[in-house]
Amino acid sequence: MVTIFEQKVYDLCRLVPKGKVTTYREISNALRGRGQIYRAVGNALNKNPFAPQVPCHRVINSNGFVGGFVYGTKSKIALLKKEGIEIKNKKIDLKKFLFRF
DNA sequence: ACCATGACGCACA
DNA sequence: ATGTGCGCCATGG
Repeated sequence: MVTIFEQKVYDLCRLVPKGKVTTYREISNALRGRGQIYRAVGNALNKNPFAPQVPCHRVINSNGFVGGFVYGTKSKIALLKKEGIEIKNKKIDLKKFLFRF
């Protein structure tokens, strides 16, 4: 089941350009303008009915850690690296690759 | 309608 | 700076 909320989340994920990443915090912030729904955001992505279709791998934690991934954190990191994102010790430089809406 | 869970974030010690 | 605990929203059973 795809709720409006999830749809919004997926849409935002799609907006993230290649080579950039976003955080749950940013998404939640861009979504409602507040920031307290990152839990729900993570949930929506976790369900991810569009798996590889939606570039949900570009969504990371606000602290810069990749976080989790259905196909495994490794795959997520690999994908991000493919996009030209530098990853250090499972972490990403938000300062450089963080995309803001 | 209620309880429990989750790919998180932040405050506090 | 590091570690622990609590809280938030939405969804599923």
